[in-house]
Amino acid sequence: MDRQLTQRGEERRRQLMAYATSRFAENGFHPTSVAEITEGMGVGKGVFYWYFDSKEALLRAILADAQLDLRRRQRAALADAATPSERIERGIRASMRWSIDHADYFRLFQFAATDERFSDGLRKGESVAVKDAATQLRAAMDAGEIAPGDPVLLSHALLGVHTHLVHLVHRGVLEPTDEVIDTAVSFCLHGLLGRR
Amino acid sequence: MDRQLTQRGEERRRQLMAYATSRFAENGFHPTSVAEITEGMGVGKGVFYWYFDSKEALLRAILADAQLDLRRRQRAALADAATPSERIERGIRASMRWSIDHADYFRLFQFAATDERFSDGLRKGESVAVKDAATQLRAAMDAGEIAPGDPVLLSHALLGVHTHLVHLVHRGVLEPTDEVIDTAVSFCLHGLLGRR
DNA sequence: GGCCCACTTGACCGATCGGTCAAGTGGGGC
DNA sequence: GCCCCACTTGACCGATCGGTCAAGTGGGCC
Repeated sequence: MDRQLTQRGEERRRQLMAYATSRFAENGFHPTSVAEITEGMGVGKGVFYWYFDSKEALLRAILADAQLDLRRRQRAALADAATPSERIERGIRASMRWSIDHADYFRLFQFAATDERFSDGLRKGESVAVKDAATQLRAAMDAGEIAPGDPVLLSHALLGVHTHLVHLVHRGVLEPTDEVIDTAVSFCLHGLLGRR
Repeated sequence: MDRQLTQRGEERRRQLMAYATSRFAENGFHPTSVAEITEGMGVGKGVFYWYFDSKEALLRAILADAQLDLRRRQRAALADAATPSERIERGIRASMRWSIDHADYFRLFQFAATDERFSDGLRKGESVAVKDAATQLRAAMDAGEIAPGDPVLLSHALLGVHTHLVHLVHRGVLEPTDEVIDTAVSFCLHGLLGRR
């Protein structure tokens, strides 16, 4: 769907994505109908299909946007870090903060990971982030900052800690304080440190 | 739905749950229709509603069964462990092995966690397991085996590593070898060990 | 052999789904 | 002032959904 959009059109497209994001996050993707989205916005159903090929295409667009935003934040966080292990720590902190700040996007990621129709799209973004992290881990190993091991596997371990703790924050089990992030960072860094 | 079931009835019920488990795991819960299940089994639709109140009730029953099985395995693993940290290690290993062996159940857990209609049921089981783990962590802290910290938060960190790595095994990113489990255990134990 | 009831069948129900489309509407450029 | 085309409307489509139910069927117990 490559349409010539006016400024007003772009705005409408953004509105649709924003509203759909909140509905999908709250109700789930499958249980939320296109009619529910358009009626909730007070527009005709045709508006939806003017901007998106399908409900599936809409979610894909939302996920792509979210991934782009997350990646931006991650890259910015690494900008002025000196050592590899400092980069690792900043990466963890930035990712957790972003995920805590963007509960709706986070929930959509979680859902998308369970559905083959969408998970492939996530994989690419995830694997890029993991490769980046693995590069930092390798550098840290070479510098003797952390114990040797499979960098990719360990990157995923970091991701696992990040994902699960953020999930708890959104469930209200944990308060969204820096203490959670600090604990995660400490746990991860010591986990990487290994025996010495 | 509390029906008087004959042996044949119990068997049919088990068949339904087994077949539905594989369909839900492969296609997703919402996209899999009741008709798809009954037709796939070659039985009339009424059979389904003889044994279950609704599609939702079926998934709930499946999840409850799976949780019971997991918990059994976890408890068995802790039986002959001497120290708290040994119990922690065995708990992690048992959970990971079970999750790797039961890909379908694991996928359903992942989905259920994203849907409010089912996640509440999971919470209870999860919180019991986490409380148990936290108790072990507290004991290990008191025994000076690991660094002090919030036991519940740290239990969840362990759970996060477990979940994410198992997920990768099921995605085919990692081989289901002991190396994955060994790395997870090592990462977690050193993460708990902390500075000293 | 006959009866009971656990079990099975599949047509049927109203609701709702994702998606289409012919008929407008209205704002910006000329 | 008019025209073009981006945008909007909402009735409508066929398909499919979860769930119901009256009518059987057949195995086990007396």
